[in-house]
Amino acid sequence: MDIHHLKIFVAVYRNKSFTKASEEMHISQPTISEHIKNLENSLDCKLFDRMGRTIMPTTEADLLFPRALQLLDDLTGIQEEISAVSTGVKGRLTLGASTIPGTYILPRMACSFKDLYPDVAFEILIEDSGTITAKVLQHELLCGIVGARTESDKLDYVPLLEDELVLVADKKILPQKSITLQKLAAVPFLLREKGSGTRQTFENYLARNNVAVDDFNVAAVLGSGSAVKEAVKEGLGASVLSRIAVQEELDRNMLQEVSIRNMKMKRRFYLVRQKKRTLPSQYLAFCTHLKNKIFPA
Amino acid sequence: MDIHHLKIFVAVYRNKSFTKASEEMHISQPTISEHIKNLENSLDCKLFDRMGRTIMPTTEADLLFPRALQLLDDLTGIQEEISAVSTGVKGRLTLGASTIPGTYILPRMACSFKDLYPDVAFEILIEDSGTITAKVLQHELLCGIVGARTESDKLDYVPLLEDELVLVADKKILPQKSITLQKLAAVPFLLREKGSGTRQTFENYLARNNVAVDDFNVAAVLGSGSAVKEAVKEGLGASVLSRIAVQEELDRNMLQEVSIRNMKMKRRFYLVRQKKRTLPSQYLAFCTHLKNKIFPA
DNA sequence: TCGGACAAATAGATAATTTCTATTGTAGCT
DNA sequence: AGCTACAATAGAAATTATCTATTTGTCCGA
Repeated sequence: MDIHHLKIFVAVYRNKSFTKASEEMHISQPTISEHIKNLENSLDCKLFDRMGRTIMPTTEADLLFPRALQLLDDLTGIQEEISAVSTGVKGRLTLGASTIPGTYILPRMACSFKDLYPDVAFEILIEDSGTITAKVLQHELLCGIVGARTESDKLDYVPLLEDELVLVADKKILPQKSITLQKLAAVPFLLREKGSGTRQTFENYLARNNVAVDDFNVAAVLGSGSAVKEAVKEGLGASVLSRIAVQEELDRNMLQEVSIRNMKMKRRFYLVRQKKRTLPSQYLAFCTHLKNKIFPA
Repeated sequence: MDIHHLKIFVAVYRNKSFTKASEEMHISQPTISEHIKNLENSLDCKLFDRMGRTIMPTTEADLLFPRALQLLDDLTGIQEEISAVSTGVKGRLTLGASTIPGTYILPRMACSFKDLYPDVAFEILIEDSGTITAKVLQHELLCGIVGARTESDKLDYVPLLEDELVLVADKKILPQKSITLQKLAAVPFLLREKGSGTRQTFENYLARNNVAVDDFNVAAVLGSGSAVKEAVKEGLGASVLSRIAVQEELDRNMLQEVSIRNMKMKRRFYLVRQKKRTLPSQYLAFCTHLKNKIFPA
C-alpha cells in the first residue's frame, strides 16, 4: 500500500467509477483496475463490489476513504512545512562568537537583522575562539565568529572586519610612548588563556619576530579580556588587547597605549563554518546581512 | 514522495548511515542513495550533508523525521483498522424485515445473536416485502427477510422457516369449519395492500386455482396485518393471515380458523440480498446464526 | 604523508513494475 | 437480440527499482 494506490482509491471512491477516475487522473482504466486490485490484495479485503455497470464501495472502503484523505492531506502538509522551512527566514539562529565580536559586534548586527526578519530568535554563545571552532567541528554549532583561524580543510573562513591589538599598560608600568619587543619581554605581562584569539594573534606576531611567549615575564594568565583589562588598570602588568574593547578606556585616559616599535598587530575576525554543511535559510540570510553591514556595496 | 521513500529515509536518519540503513532494510547501499536523492529532489531540499565518512541530517530532515514516523504509524493504524473490520464481528447490523419475521422472529434471533457478539448494534426496519426488496435492490439495505420472492437475477434468496396462511373469520361471518374457494368468493373479504407478502402468497394460491382477487367480495384493503386482524375480530369480513401472527387469538378462540377445501397455503420466508454485494462480517455471522437456529444441525 | 579502510556516489546491467493499447466479458437498456 | 457502457484481461512497451562493480572522497594509523 503506497501513496499512489491511495490517490487512485480516493479518485475511484469519489467518482464511483473506475473509468471516471482514470479520466480524472489522466491514466488508463486498466491501470486503475490493476491498482485497486493490488490495494485489495495488500489489505486482504475487497474494496468495491463490481456489479456490471456500477460499483459499490464495501464497508472497508467506507472506512478507508476518510483515513486515506487524511493521510494524503498530512502528506501535502509535510511537503508545505518543508518548503516553508527551506525558503522562509525564521526559527532559531544560534551563533558562537568569541568575546570581541560577541560583545561589541554581534548584538548590533542581531538587532538590525531582527528588523528585517522578526521571526528569527537569536542565541549567542560566547566562548573563546578555540572552543567555538571546536564546537563547529563537532556540529554543536553551525557557524561562529572567531578572531583566530585554526586551519582545517573541513572549515571555511569568511573574513569579516579588521581589528588591531594594542599594547596597554598603566603609566606606573610603562610611562613611555613606545617600546621595543626586546624590552617588553622584561615587563610584567598579562596573558589570555590558550585558545583565545587575542593570545593566538599575539603569539603569531611574536613568532614572526622570533620571540616566544615563554621569554616573557608572565605575571598572570587570565580567562577573559575584561579580567585582563581590569588587571592592567590595577597596574598588575602590561598586555595586548583588542582596540575595539579598550577604545573607551583609551579615550578617557584610563589606559595608556604604548606602541611596539616596528609592529602593527592587525587581526581579523572570521565567520567560520564547516565547508560541507548546508546552512538553514536564516543562517544564510544572516551571513549576507553581516557582509552587507561590514562591506556595504 | 511515497511510503517506500519515507521508510528508507527513516532508516537512514535513525542509523545516521546509508550503509547501515541498507543492511537493516536488506537492500543495497546504492539503492538507498538513489532513493534519498529522489526524495531530496521531490522535496526540493537537501536532507543529509554527506561529509565523507559520516552524514548529518539537515534542518529539513529533522523536521521530516517525526512527521514521517507519524505518517507511517498512521498507515499501519489504517491497515489494522481495516483488518479488524474485515474479521471482527461488530458494528451496526441493519436488517429489513416484513411484518411477520420482523415482529415474531427477528427480535428473538437478534437477542441470542447479541449474546454471542455483544458489539453488534441491531437496527430492524419493518416494511412490506416489496419495499424491503426494492431497498435491497437500491442498496439502501444489504439484506432483508421477506415473505415473497420478487424474481430478479440480481437477487439471492435463502429459504428460512415455513409459515402457513390460514383463513380466519368471526363466527358471524363464517360459522362452518370448512369452505370451498368458490363459496369464499362471495364472503366479505379483507385484503392487505399490494406488495404485502401475505397478499402475494394468497394471490399465487388463487391463481393456481384459476381465481383472481377481483372475483372476491373485497370489503376493505388494509395496510398492515394487525389492522386486518382487528377488522376480522370486529366481523368486518374474512381474511387470510399468517398462522404465526394469529396463533394466540386462535388458541383463545378470539378468531375462528376455517379450512379451505383442498388448499394448504404454505409460505416460506427468505433472506434476500444482492448476489454481487459482499456482506460485512457481522452480516455473514448473523446469516449463519439464523440458519443454525432454524435448521439446527 | 602515504597507503589502507570505510562510506557514499556513479555507471551499467538486469529485474520488476507500471502503464499502455487492444480486446474480451458482463450487465443494462431498447 | 443487439447496442452501449464499464470493468477485467492479455500482451507489449516504457519506466523504475535494484543489483554488482567501480570510483571518489575522507579518515586513520604507520
